[in-house]
Amino acid sequence: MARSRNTEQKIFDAATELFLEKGVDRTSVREIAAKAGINLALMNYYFRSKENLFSAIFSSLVKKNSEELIHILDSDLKLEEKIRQYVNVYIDMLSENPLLVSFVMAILHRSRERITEMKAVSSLYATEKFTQQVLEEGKKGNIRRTDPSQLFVDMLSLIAFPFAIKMLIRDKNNFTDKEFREFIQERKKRIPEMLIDSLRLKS
Amino acid sequence: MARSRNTEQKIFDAATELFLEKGVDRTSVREIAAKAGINLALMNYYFRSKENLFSAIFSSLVKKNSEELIHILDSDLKLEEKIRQYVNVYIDMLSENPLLVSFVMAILHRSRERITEMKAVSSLYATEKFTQQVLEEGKKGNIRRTDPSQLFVDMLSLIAFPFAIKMLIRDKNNFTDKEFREFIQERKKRIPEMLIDSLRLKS
DNA sequence: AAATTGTTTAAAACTACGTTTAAAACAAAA
DNA sequence: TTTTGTTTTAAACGTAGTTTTAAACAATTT
Repeated sequence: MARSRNTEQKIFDAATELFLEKGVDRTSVREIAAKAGINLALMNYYFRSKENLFSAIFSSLVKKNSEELIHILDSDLKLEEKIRQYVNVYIDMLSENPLLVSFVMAILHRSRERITEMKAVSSLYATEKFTQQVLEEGKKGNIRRTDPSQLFVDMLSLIAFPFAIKMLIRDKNNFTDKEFREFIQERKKRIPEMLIDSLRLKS
Repeated sequence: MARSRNTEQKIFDAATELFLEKGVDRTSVREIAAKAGINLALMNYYFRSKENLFSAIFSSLVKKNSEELIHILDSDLKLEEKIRQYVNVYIDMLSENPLLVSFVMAILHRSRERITEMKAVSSLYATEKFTQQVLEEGKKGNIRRTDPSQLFVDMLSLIAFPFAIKMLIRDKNNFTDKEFREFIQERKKRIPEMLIDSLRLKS
């Protein structure tokens, strides 16, 4: 008899929501079981431990949310357009799941020393193709010579960080949720402009 | 008889180190007591609870590290020079305590809903003087008209985020600790250039 | 010197959590 | 009907955060 995908999924979904909302360490397995409407022992039947369940969820979240981004970085678009698309898609994705950034960053801190082991994390960073493209356009003189790492870190920072300090921004500007979303939407124009400006050749 | 400041400080220091290193929720009070070389009950004698101790540490850290920054924002420097100084001082500060960003962001997530209550957090954001200055320079036509909030978020993001993803950057570029520090130092030039560029009037 | 006051220790208790186990009940498939 | 996979109930284990109690200790005050 096939094991009920339904139950495993219910645990997975309940845990995902709680982990994002409260953080892994502030979520108890009893809480997950309650939210999933299942028995505590079933947690151990499907996932051997909380840490196991967390790993599965983390990998799944990162994979689900990075595939499209990697695809853009690896595409044949010219650099300017690539940056525009990347920023747009990334911001849309984070807008739909605003807790993702905090979650991932908490994990980066939690697992600081064993990051190399976490394969999923790898896909959060620039691809080889992107790096090469920036170097080549620099050599050709199409853009200013730029360290691809610096450029990519700039881009990531400008996209992701505001979500991590969402509450600070909301609070200080007295933003409603809607106003915060508009603030973020504004950045879809602003960020590519800044980045592309920084790449332009100066007279 | 005055209570021994020494013991209270030992608890405070041990807890600070552990909280930054492992995160609040992964640090036990028994661990803190052990590291401080004191009895478990003394934790309760000086700070009523772990959460209390954490609050004290958080406030102290934020206050200690934000005073100089606020002073710069509130100074009478012209905007360009103000940005340069802010970026420089901030990066130097975070370089000396690279775990600060992760720590503060973990707290921002942990205390998402009760952020308004945390007075310390307030000082992490732009001041009224800075906001006014950006608006006025825009009106005068000295710089492009700019949303001060967006500008400040850009600045914060470019400064702080790289520290939060330090391990990712190190790993992906095969940086040693020294090389990462150089990577960050490079940003002291790069970030003000970008920001000031984005403020320049276009022909 | 004795009493007072503030500090520290040792020991234990309470509740909650992550984990694991045991035994039984249940349901679909062979 | 037996087998196999799923689910429940119940309990146990060690550890954690917290709190309490009682005693010991040290400096100050009387």
